[in-house]
This record gives sequence, structure tokens and C-alpha cells, in this order.
Amino acid sequence: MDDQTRMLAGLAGLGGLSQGDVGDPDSVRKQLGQPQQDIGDILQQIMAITDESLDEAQARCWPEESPAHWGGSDDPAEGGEAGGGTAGGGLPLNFQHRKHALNCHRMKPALFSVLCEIKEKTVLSIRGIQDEDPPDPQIMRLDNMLLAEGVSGPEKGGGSAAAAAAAAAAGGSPGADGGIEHSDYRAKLAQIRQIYHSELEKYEQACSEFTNHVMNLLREQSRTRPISPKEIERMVAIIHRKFSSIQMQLKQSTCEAVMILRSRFLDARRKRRNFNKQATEVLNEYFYSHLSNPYPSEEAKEELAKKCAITVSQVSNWFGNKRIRYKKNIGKFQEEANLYAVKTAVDAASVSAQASQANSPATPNSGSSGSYSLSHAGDAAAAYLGLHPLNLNGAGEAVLNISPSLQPQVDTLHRVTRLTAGYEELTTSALYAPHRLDTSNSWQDNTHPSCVTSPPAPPGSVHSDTSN
DNA sequence: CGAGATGATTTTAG
DNA sequence: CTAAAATCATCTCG
Repeated sequence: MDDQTRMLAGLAGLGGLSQGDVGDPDSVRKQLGQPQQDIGDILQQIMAITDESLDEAQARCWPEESPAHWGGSDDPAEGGEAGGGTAGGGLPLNFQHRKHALNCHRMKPALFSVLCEIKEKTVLSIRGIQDEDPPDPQIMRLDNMLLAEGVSGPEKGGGSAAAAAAAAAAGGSPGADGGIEHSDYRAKLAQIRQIYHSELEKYEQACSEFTNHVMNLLREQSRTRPISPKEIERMVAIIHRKFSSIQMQLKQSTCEAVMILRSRFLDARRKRRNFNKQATEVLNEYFYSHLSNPYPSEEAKEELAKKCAITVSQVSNWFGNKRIRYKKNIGKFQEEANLYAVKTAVDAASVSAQASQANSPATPNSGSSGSYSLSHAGDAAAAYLGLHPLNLNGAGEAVLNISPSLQPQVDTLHRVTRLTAGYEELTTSALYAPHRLDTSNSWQDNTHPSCVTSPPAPPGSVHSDTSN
């Protein structure tokens, strides 16, 4: 309604202004012939109207104004009457008469086109410069981000389907990446996506509705006041700009929501869970039984990941952390090393003990699997027991390598090692002696097998220690 | 609550 | 790219 009010005000103003000129065809002809000067005149008059008569005219005509009256009647007789009328008549009836006269005047189209031209020129000169809008870099950035996050872009059948897919992905492949939290994240993302799309749709609908409304209104108005198609176009462009700025806000807040969600769900540091005991056990077992070369292959990692119900990259992380931490303080891990070495030895022994019942017992040194081997199982056991006190921790103190609780297992070890079975495993695990690290303090490929009878001193006890 | 443990990420080096 | 090293952030336990 407000728009109409304003437009009517314009119309009223036009009526007020043009009494003289409209009534005089010559003056119109003059305008067409000498635009420069007459444009000046007209502008002046327009200024005069806006000052003097807009409010007045509106106040005058509004009380019983109704659009139905405007375009319909086509009474040529009123043209003459309008010519004689004076501004400020005060009566609505009078005003309507003048308006009719104006609308039906044969020169109206010409006048409108001239006025349109003038408007075009003045408006364009004022606004034309900023009219061109290159694609907003910010909105492009937001678009790209939303696309990357999977919020915008091709809709994969709505939020529920996405959530279902996420659930299927999480449940269908046990042990694979993700799990509950990931699917939770996906579900939330789908929710955001859904909201985003419904909002976007709403905005777009509202935008086109409003645009249509305005266009209709302007078209309607163009019959009673000079409105060029270009002007309508410009109006539409303005509306679109406004709506796109709203859209940008929507995109921005969607981006923010995604960021928050991301930081909360995917930044696992915020939600770190320790692995369960069994997983740690499996990993430690592998680590200490491959202490000479604790770099599991991809297949091994996958195997471990499956066993521990964690991801491959988590396995990699674990081994990375373990290697560095073990190396940094071998002493600290000694007991753990022993424990797991014994464990694997016992396990291997119990398995192969059964096997050795079927096969012939004891073929020492046979089938050495790339690592060094001891010459005798008994030596291994002896060395194992005898060498513990020699191990030093980082501070050079003697370390008691076997906790009392471990003793029964050691005894078991004693027995099982004599079976020779599983002893490969035992020796390759470098039960107690840390493997020699080269000068750069990294694991090397066992080209120089460290002798168990003279284990290298831990880094801490070497005065020329280069580490840390 | 604080220290240490621990899983994850970032930085650096090859 | 991988691995080492450094660092971060959280968890666990006394």
C-alpha cells in the first residue's frame, strides 16, 4: 500500500504540474525539438511540484481515490476542461477530472516517452556507475565452501536419505573410519543442509514473488505515469541485489554452523578417547614382537585396525607415537616390553607346543625370518634372565626389569623356550634389549644384529648422546 | 586439581 | 609421500 501511496503522489504531482504544458501540444513538440533547454524547464517544474504540491495533492486525492477510476473512462470532453483548471482546486472531483484529462490526452504517450527518457538520463547518470555488479568474491567464497562441505550443490535426496546413507556407511563396514561420531556428524550436517536448502528455497520464492508483484505494479503504474522498461529492469535488479545480500547472510551463517559442527565433531582432539585395553594390548603385542622393525605394512596395519576396531590411520598414529616415545625413554618401557615379549612368547609357545607334538621337536636356528637369531634357545633364556640388571634407564640407574608379578610368566618362558618352538618369535622380539639405534637415532634394518649379551646402553647413559 | 599418559595434529626433513 | 619430532588437547588417576 505504501508504494501505491507514493506512486499516487507522483501522479498527483504530475497532474498538478502539467496543466499548462499538457494542454499545449506545441510545448511538447518544442520539447522534442530542443531537448536541452526544455529538459531544464521541465526539471525545474518537477522540482517545483515536489516542493509545493506533493503532500497537498496526496491529501487532496487520497480520501476516495481508487485505481478503478484511472484507466477506464475515455472521455475526450474532459480534455478541454482540464486545460482551464487551476492548481489547488481542493475538490477531489476536480482533481479526478484533471487526471482523466491527463490520461486521455492524445499527447500522453509522447510526453511519457520524453519523461521516461529524462528519467533514464538522470537516473543513469546518478546510479549508472555502480550498476554493474561483478560476481561478489565473498559470495563466491561462501559458495565454494558450502560446495566443498557438501551443503550446497547437488542434493542427494534430502537430509533423511543422507543420514540413512551415513548410518549405512557407519554400520555396514565395521572397523572402517567413522563410527558413531562420524555418522552423528553426517546427520547433523544433513540437518544443516536441509535447513539451508529450505531457507534458500523460501528466499528464492519470496524474491520471485516480490519481483513479480513489483513488476506487475510497475506495469500497472506505467499506464498512469512514465515508467520505462529499463526502469522496471533496474528495480528488479535492485530487488535481486537486496535478496542476494540476504542470501549471503544465510550462506554465511550456514558456513559458521558447519565450521562449529566441524570443530566439535571432526577435531578429534576435542573428543579423544583412549583405545580400549584390548586394542592397546594388540598394538603393544605387535610393537614389541616387531621391535627390531616396528613398521607394520599396510596389510598389517589393516589387520591391526580390524582387530582393534580402529582406523588404519589411528594405527599409524599409534605406531608413530609409540616409536618416538619408546625411543625417547626406553627405560620407561622396559617392563612393558618384557611383559609383552613374554606374552607373545607364551602365546607362540602354546601354539607351537601343540604343533611340536605332531611334528618333530626342535630345529634351532631354522627358518630365521630376516632378523637375527640366537644360536640356542637356552641361551636366549639365560641371556634374558641374566641381562636384566644391565639395562639402564635414561638416568643411568639400574632398572629392575621384571616385576614380581611377572615371575610366573618368566618361569613359563623358561620352560617354553626349551621347546624351541616359538623361539624365533621370542628372539626377534628382542625381549629386553633395546635394538641398537643408529647415530640419527632411528631404527635401522638389522644389518648389524645387536648381540643380546651386550645390549647397547640406552641413550641416556651415553655421554655423547645426540638425542634431544 | 595437577601430573603424567595418550591420541591426534602440525611441523620438519628426506 | 612417509616418518620423526614437536606440540596440542584431552583423559586418567592419585
